Amino acid sequence: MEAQVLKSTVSPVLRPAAHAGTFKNALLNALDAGGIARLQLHPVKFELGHDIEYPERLIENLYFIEDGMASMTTTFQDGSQVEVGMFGYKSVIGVSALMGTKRSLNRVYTQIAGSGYSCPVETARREFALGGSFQRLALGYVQAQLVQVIQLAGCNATHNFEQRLARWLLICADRARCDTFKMSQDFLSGMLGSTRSTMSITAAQFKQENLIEYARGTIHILDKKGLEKRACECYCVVEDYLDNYMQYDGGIPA
Amino acid sequence: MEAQVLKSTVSPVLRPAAHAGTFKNALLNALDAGGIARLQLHPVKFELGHDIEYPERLIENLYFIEDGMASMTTTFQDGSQVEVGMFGYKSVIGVSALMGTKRSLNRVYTQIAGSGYSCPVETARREFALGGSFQRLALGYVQAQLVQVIQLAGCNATHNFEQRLARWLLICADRARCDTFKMSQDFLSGMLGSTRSTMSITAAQFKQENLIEYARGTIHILDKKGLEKRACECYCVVEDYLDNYMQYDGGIPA
DNA sequence: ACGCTTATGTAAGGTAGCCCACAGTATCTG
DNA sequence: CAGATACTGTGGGCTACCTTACATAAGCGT
Repeated sequence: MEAQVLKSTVSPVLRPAAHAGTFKNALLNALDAGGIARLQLHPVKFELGHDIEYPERLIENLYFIEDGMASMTTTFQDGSQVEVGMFGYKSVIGVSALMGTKRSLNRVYTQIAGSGYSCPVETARREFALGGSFQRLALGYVQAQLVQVIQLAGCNATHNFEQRLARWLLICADRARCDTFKMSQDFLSGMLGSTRSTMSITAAQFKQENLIEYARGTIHILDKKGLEKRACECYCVVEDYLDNYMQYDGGIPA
Repeated sequence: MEAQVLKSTVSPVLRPAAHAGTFKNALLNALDAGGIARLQLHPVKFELGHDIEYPERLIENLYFIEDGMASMTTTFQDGSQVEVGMFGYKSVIGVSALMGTKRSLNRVYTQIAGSGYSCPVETARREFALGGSFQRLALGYVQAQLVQVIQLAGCNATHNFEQRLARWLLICADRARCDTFKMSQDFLSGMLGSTRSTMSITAAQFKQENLIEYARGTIHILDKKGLEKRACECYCVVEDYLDNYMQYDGGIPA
């Protein structure tokens, strides 16, 4: 079965390749077989740089990432963009459509190419309305997204560039289950709301301490433990929540 | 009918004073009479400084503010707190309990004393499960909260202290429908992730331009239009969304 | 009235990070 | 292979902001 490439306009209805319990996406994996069947999942590829959501554009599908990573950004009036969220195999993109929003407010686009599944918004709405495990999982993920952005808002107000860069690298590696990614310093500094010259200096420090290595648009993480020491606590807070929120019947540990 | 003071432990079941369509709280006001009746609303007073939610503590009630303002903060390991959200008469506090979370992750506490209604979590969960207008309103508000925090995360990464202070003052005035509030410079600078000395200088500038006046822990806004010019766009983005999200069947304008 | 606490003004010194500019080099393109 | 483009290093000047410290004054309790 061919995976649908996101950029194509044709979208024949295909059955998902995997069955309940065999998905790489954590949410799909936690869903029962009936829910999987009803969602009409559809394999997709996420190509580097592709816009999954775009401001003002209708949200037509939910996306479940299996491999790769996507960023959500806010665009300011002067055109600058700052990252406000990261999606990976523990995420579902487009849940705001389930909260009554029709058009996206932020840009979401592929940072690390990969693949996953799509699901038509209307199908997802119907499944959500059933009030079963899909609703529970979707709401749990919304809460997880909220926790992440809240922590990020505090982090951006408080922590310095070095801490935030280390945090970003670690979260990116976790989301994409991958220690190497194509990403120029220029680009990444912008995501963090900073500048290339600041980035260059900090990256050089990390490189000199063998925490990372990089060359012409490719970053490779060498020492996660070392980076954790340089990162702010926000990394642990976010990752701990994401790792655990599904294990406790949708709540955090008692 | 006596309003229940939040700090009391006794909470006799009382009927709300107002009926559907007569509430000052925007969400309650949008709810149908049946929903209002089923929610078992209970008048409460919010006393200055009172903790409405606290990290790790069970969320027992949802709160609908009618007057006053509450802040949500993140607490870092070093004990410092930064504001990550503001609640007022267009808000409901505790929706994360509807998303499957049992215990609060952040502190939410009264910044400007006021009053409102409480609703037991289990009652709210039952009403939510009905899938009617309460569910629609609650989900819409979750989305609104997400929009706000997302904007804040970007704002904190990009905009300078002066812009953010002006934004904060304007949003506070909107949330509380009130241009005067008790709040020391020291305290407010901390909320914004900055320091008192920075705050003192910026506040003096605003004062000199007759945008605000203040004395010993009381701030008074004199010129909103003037402050808007000093604030970043984040103020408008957030307020526009809050003002409009309920008018379009839960979605943003088509 | 007296001291205590709290709120604010102010100032010096230090630093992180911004802006700008230029240089070197790797990759890509025709 | 020549030129164009993209990625990174580096340096200088500048500013916002932090840290610390001290001074003043208003409110508060006794």
